[in-house]
Amino acid sequence: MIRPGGTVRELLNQIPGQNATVHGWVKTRRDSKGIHFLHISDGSCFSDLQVVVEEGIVPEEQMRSITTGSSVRVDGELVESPAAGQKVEMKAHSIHLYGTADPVSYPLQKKGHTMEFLREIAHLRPRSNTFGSVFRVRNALAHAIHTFFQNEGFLYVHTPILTASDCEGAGAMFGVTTLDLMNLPREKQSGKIDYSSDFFAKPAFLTVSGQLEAEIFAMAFTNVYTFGPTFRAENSNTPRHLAEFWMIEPEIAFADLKDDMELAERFLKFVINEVMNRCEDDIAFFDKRIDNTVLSTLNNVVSSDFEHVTYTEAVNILEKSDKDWEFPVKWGSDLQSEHERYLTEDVFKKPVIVTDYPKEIKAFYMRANDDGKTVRAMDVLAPRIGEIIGGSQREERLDVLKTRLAEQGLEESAYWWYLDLRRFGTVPHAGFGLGFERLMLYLTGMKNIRDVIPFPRTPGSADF
RNA sequence: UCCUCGCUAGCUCAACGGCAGAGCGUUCGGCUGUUAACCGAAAUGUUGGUGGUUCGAAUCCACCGCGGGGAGCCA
Repeated sequence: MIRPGGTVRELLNQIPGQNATVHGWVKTRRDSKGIHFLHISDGSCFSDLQVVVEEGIVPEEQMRSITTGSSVRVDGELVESPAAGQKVEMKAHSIHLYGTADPVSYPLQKKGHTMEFLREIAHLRPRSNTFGSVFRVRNALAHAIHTFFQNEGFLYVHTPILTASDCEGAGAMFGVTTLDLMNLPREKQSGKIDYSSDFFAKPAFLTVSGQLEAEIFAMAFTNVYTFGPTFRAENSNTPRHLAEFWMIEPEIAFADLKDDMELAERFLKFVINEVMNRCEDDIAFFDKRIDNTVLSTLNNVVSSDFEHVTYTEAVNILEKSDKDWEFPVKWGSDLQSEHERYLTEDVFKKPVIVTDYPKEIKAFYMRANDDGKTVRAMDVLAPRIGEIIGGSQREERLDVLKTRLAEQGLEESAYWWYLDLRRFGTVPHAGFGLGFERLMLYLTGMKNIRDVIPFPRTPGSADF
């Protein structure tokens, strides 16, 4: 394996004049009279290491088979580069060719490719500049998220991925079964599927949210967070939806919506700042080649205070605007994409937190306000991608929660343990959910969520 | 799921009822301590699939498949 010190990132920071070895894949190759230039990438950083191969070092026949995509080990000397473009380069003493990459059939040649094409070769796209940067940022962002919560004393809780409770209520779920689909057992009288012989002896699903279980842990460990895969079986075909995605869900006890909003803002600023510091080259690349508003947007988020408006205020703003809405603005209906984007992109030009939505359009567990009409919900809206965070203060009062369940036609018995939390030592608490890939879109300027996750799963598509 | 646009060389696109084209990539040659190099030449096609209209279909029509954008659902 390549041990610390041997990566391209570290070699590029070495003082010239010493021998070194580099392992990696050839990204480009250029030939001059009596000299070859190889750019070697091992994924450790945005920059490649330029290897200079003088004539006679390697047999010309072997040199010809060292093409874009081939894998090599180069032993040589790190030297100061006489040309512009890099400070340090490697003068090759010998090259070992691990594997060739036939230039006629290797699809990832040195040219511009569309994201759609690269998505079709998801097994090779990590070697491209763009996806190298995407997945380094993804790694740094995941780490920053843990760093933030660990620094703040939050407990990382692993909520279940398989769940037999269909009460999560956040959308269509994938069923999980070991029953023979060609020969399903049926109940004699009703003809319904008999789940008693299924693995869990009842219908089971992939989780759509860890929130309810996170609340259990918040009622013991005070501040907790989840960070794991989430599944939605919705037939959503948009650049913002995946069937499998990663979600971050903090849950904080002894806290209200104000604390929740403050946490969300501090969280976003911290992780953006971390990634900007750690992946400076990658972010610079996104700003230059993918979306030239990335840097200014991120700087704007880190340095500005988020705007706060209530749902009612937002509706007033929208009603007063002279925009022609495709969907009418009306108190009581949910804000449409066009409304959210107008608020965050045109009116405030920075992230906006909208709070206190009508209770009819929000989930049963959100805390009821005294006005009897609204609940303590919050959505964080960000320019370009819309809703990035959805959260709320949770209803901690047993009687009110029971009423809300009934209003929404939900069965109390299915929520017995959730209600128990309100029976035994209930406290005000709050939390939010954040789509990891949505945040990735924000950080990278990438346009399609399928291009910020290694292997996207969407309706009709689960390749690789 | 709905609306809309698209599917032609490895990739990105042109040709819009009458001989299948270009750029990039690739290959070969030239030039050059090169940097998304440059100059010259060459190879590469069942025009997404199945039917239909027509003397003749990449082009028009129908259905299917796949992809982009917008909407809904949502994170």
